[in-house]
Amino acid sequence: MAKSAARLKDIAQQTGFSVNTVSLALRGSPRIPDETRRQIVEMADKMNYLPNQVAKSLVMKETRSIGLVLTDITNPVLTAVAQAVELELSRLGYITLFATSNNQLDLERKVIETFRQRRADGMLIFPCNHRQIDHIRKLRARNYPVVLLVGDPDAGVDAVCMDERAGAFKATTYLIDSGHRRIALIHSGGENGNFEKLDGYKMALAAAGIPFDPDLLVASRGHDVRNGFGAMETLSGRTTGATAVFCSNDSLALGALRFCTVRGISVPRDLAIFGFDNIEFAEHAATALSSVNYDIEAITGLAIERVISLINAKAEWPAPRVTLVEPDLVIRESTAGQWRPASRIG
Amino acid sequence: MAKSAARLKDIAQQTGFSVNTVSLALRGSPRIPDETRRQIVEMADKMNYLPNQVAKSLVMKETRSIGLVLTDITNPVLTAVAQAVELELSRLGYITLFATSNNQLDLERKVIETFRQRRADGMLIFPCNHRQIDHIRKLRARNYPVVLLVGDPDAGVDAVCMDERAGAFKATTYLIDSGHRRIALIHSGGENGNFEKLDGYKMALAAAGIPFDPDLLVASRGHDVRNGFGAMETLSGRTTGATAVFCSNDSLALGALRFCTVRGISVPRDLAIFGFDNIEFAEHAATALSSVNYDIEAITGLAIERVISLINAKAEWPAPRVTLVEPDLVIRESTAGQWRPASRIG
DNA sequence: GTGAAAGCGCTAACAG
DNA sequence: CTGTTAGCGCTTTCAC
Repeated sequence: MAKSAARLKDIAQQTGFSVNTVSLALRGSPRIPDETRRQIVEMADKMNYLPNQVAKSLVMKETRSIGLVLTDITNPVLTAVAQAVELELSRLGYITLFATSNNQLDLERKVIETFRQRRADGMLIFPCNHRQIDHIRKLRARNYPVVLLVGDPDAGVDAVCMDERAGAFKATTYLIDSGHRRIALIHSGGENGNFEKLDGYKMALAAAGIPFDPDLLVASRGHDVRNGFGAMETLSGRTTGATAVFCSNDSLALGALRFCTVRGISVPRDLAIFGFDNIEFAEHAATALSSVNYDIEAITGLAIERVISLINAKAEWPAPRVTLVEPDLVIRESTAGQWRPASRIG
Repeated sequence: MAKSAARLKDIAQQTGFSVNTVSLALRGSPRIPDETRRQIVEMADKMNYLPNQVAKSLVMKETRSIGLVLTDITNPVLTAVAQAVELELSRLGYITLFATSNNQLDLERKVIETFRQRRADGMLIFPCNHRQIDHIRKLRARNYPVVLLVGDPDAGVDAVCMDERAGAFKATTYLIDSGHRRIALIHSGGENGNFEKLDGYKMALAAAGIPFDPDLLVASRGHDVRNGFGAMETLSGRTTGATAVFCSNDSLALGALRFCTVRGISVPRDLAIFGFDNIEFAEHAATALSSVNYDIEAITGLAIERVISLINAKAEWPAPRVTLVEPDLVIRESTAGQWRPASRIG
């Protein structure tokens, strides 16, 4: 720890005032006359005084810190979320505590506990499993301010998130409207109980009277570029007649795109590709990727607003509220044009 | 803040022991007999006791938290660093405090101050300007454990970082050895005084007896894909006869690659492209990108080791030590083969 | 074996 | 206007 930690007491001794007066002066209390304050501030500067937030937190019973629990910060969306959250919270005078659960429920539990020990004033959480959130529900029950960044409307916990079901529905419907009938879905997250995108996909098919074909569904274990490539290999081995593929995130879509490049499949002529999240590289891919836009600013902004309002709520603890932000589609080259039958894949 | 924050005192009252005994029992002191401990632990569980780290930090004079100051977390390398640091620190029982300076010196100063107020036990810092680190040097002078993640050997502050100069030298030399004589450099960071890569590039040219041509240097303001595209536009307007382009990071290289795709310039046939950092998308780009590998695990591992050894150093405060990790090249399609004169660009 | 008392650095209530 | 006192929840002597 640092060497010369000047304390209020030291300033008090040097200036001859009491600790209390020094404290008030430094915090700009109107009760302290200007001349007194001047002396004190001057001495504080000279002694390089920095208030001890730890001591302050102990007495104030607030740390002005908020925990952010991510599943995996290398996911570009989560990275951007982390950035946006940190930026906005620091603007509001909060520090951000980060942790990643690495998609493991027990780790998620552990980091939440760590944050509680450190008395984070509240938490923003991407639960690794959308269905298993009892431990989070319990936090809420103890009046701990917590806001989920994914979640379904009847989770019983506050949440602000993208309406993934609606996004998947929109994207699939767009492909259908473009003339596609055989639309594959490369889906990751199923093993974690995250079925929103799959649901949206099925709903869109149903709405268009297209039967759901399990052969068109590839469940990917991971969600990075490599997995997308692998999923396309799987798919192309199945003779499905797919003319379009909808990927549950952009990294998968980029992997699918790369597969097409390698195999000489022309996108979008032979195969249309639709991504999800609209990460930066989606726009700048070899073939610019159509994607479902994740409005990070909007979502993080609302989530922060909510968690802070919970922190400031005294007695009147409000009922849980789930805010779904409906995403827009971003259409680019990878799905350009109307579909003309000439499938190359499967 | 949470409702029912059970304290040692509460457990003491319920069990009839003193606060002290409870504290010792919960921390597994051998001075407490098993039966006593059993009772206390049981009650603690029942009351859902969670130790208050804030109070503990105040008396222990250590917070078991380490600050990580990044310039910009959306930079994929920094994201990966953040991930690696958080993972390793949590393994060691530390929490990671994040902040981004957004490449602004005054913001950097501010976040460092914030971390000090919060009594972070130490800090890892990517300074936004490699040359202006007086404020950091001052920290060190006050025996504050701080390790830079970039920096030159004579900064007077501990540092663990990639040897960017050596990396740039290697990459440029590789291009020269492949037959290139007109090698452009798309360089970002110059305005922040970060000249290591430029230096390495020049050294390699000099070593091969190739004169440095300022026309081949494009200074990019930003470092994302868009800037790489723009830099290529600039370059192609200059009639330089470049046959290869070395980019100071992979996003720029990806932008350059996209420019080539759009303009029908074949990579590597018409133009070789070399990136820097070896981010995930470099490998999976339309044309897989050659790059200078940033060994994140190694660098963050050593940096953490160093900062923790500084934290644990009592009286014998060691002299600053700078560790340069020499990077390897990763050669992929974008620089494949020997150069055959047929420039298309400029 | 266990408890009482002091103190970490700060804020807040209350005197004067 | 300023100082005194108490206390935040914990650890650490030091008695008993």
